[in-house]
Amino acid sequence: MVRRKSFSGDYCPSARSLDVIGDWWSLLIVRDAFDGLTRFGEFQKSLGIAKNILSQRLRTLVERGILAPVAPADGGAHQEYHLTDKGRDLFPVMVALRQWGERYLFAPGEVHSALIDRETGQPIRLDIRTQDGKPIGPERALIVPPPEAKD
Amino acid sequence: MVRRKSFSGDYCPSARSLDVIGDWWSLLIVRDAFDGLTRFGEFQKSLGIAKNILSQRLRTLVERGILAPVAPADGGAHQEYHLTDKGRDLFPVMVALRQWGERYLFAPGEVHSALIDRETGQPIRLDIRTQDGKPIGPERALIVPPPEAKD
DNA sequence: TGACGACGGTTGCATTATAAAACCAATCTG
DNA sequence: CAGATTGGTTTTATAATGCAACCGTCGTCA
Repeated sequence: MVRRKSFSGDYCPSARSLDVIGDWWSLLIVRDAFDGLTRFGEFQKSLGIAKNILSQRLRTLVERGILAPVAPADGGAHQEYHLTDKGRDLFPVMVALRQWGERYLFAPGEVHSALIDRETGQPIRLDIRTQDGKPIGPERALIVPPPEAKD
Repeated sequence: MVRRKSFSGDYCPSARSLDVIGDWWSLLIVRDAFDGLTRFGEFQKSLGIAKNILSQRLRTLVERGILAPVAPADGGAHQEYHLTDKGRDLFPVMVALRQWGERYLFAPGEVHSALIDRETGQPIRLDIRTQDGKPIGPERALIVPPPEAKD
């Protein structure tokens, strides 16, 4: 592949985000972390990912501040990987992906896991609003480049 | 790579979504499509993507119903690629990625493009709520597997 | 009308990322 | 203390990516 292209210098925040978490596995690992998994073996079993790839991904996720290596509470010798605040803030991305997938990638009546509020049991949704709380659709959105640069 | 792993049979909607749009370029192309780009050459220039890869990505995005090939309004001979409804519904994913990137991937004071409501000029945000509209954080979210299956 | 360039790709080739499997040291378990 | 489990690292293969060269079809302009 002669070096994968990087967008770390791009002025579009979406592009930079994809640069950081846009590869095949990272978001799946993050999803499992949201689901409470913390250990190497747990991720490996859940995802069926090759161990070398998992090892490398965990390393870069730690480097990038999305996961943090912590010692287990029970004093064990193994390593645990926990979401940082930065990682936890990926939650809306996960929800958005999930919502889209639920809508378009499942046959009618096909079962899938669901996301609910653990206190009220209600389904969780996410929507787009202007700063003052008015919901809007994509057609009203406009990307404006920064003053002195191309997006 | 001996065949990239697929999650099309997974019961987690996020996993299926990533299976469909989780590769390096697809979401970038979709982002550009949101930005109004429609032609092969426009995508190519904007992304700096290799032409063979772009060609292949456009094809799979069309196959998957995210883009649709349409004849240009001016009667020209070239092909245009427009977002379908399915593609347009990826908007929340884009906004989520953007919001995260703005927060974590830019130095303080560094300029970036912004997303605004084209009618009021207000910045656009997205947030997570229960079905009855109460905003909540990730800590209250719970993934529940479908009745008869493992997630 | 005919040469020329732009557009929209496709084809080969070099290189890298990924997957599978084997291997290994350190723990944990019985 | 023996054996299994955990958490990885090599090694080796194959597929995905990027680059550059090539090609047919239009539009254009002399």
